[in-house]
Amino acid sequence: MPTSNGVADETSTPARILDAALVSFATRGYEATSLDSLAAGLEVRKQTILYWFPSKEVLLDAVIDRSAIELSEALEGSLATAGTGWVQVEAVVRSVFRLAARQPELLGLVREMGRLGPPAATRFVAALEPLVSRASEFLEAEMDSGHMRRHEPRLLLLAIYSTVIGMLTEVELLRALGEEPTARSLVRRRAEILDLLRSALVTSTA
Amino acid sequence: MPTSNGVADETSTPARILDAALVSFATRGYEATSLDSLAAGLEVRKQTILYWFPSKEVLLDAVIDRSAIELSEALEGSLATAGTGWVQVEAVVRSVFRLAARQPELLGLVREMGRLGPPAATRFVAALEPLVSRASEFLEAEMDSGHMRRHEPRLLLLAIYSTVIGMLTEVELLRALGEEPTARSLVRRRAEILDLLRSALVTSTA
DNA sequence: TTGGTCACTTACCATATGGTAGACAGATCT
DNA sequence: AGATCTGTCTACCATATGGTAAGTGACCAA
Repeated sequence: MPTSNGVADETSTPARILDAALVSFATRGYEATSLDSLAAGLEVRKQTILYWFPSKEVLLDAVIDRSAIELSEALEGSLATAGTGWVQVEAVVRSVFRLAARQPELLGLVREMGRLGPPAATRFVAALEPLVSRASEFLEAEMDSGHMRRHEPRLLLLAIYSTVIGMLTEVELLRALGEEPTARSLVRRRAEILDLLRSALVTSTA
Repeated sequence: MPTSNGVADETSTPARILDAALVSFATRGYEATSLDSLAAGLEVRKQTILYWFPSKEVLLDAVIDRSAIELSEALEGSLATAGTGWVQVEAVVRSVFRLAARQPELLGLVREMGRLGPPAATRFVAALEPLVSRASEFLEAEMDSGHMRRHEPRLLLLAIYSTVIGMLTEVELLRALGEEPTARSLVRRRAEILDLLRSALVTSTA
């Protein structure tokens, strides 16, 4: 009943397990998440988890797959509203921030993926591959048409990705910088990053 | 005898333990690192580790402290060679990349810190606080003098940090983008990021 | 020689973890 | 009604983990 998340409103047990696992994996990390504590949070016995997901690794894979789909849908959606170069980039960044506001765990998981070795990370990246390709091609096209400064598209993508994820998930550092992770701060960070990206990417001042 | 690292050439046991712990914490993560496996790699019994560092957490703290010092020294050094705005930024970025080439684990640890909760992360950030302050003030001064576009200094710092760390540590994503993490690639990434930063920061094209 | 400290070891231990085996209640099917 | 299937639970278990207690040999001062 208490979904606590808001995304998968399903009361179904496997969905609830996935929700809880996503949150815990994203915040405490995969290894640091025990099936027992997960089960306790769900007011369910550990065996119930193992009934739906035969092993912890399978559970991780399931979380990855579901998250990759959600992420893809959200971003593909904002990529679909085709626009001129910068508008498009801005739309994507905004939708990522929207996602971060609604489901911070999702972004946290993305971050965690980079740390988890080849089995998990590979699966995740593979699932997002079409998205990456599309974004990469988009950037290249924009450069060709002169809307954006020329860069190595894939490296540029990595840079943008790193900046956005960092600005969204480096909570500790934020705190140390005197920036409490509030909703207001999120807006400021968004403004800042958009400003930076525009300066870095766009050729002529729009 | 086999220091395997190159930095702390000391053959002293505690130093070797710190070296191994740093590498393992940075690559496999703190929780995923067991004292046993650590000891095995050092051809030493686990108790030897616990003799020098009474608990795993103390070991982590020690690794953090030593790494923070190394990091500070490296960056303070490149900050010391005072120069005009952009030259200064470039020098720092270059020294981070140099550090990444010589001691990738150090950067890996930085990344890991963001994930580890308040006890560890706070300690780390606190140790680097003077560096952060200095960098922040530098940026502000540069903006005041008109050498750089105006931004929120602390957020700008976070953005730069995120980008650099990301470009240096997102190995999986790099691979997925067809960029093998070689030395050659490192140079390309450095060029790319410097290019990006210059576009984003500098007011007049140097 | 002896007593003590240092660096490290062997011997254990309590606990937590992922996972197996099988029971049990309720729903569904025949 | 009886058989079967579904979802969850209780009962265990092997292993790994961080950590304690106590020993051992080398060295060193008195």
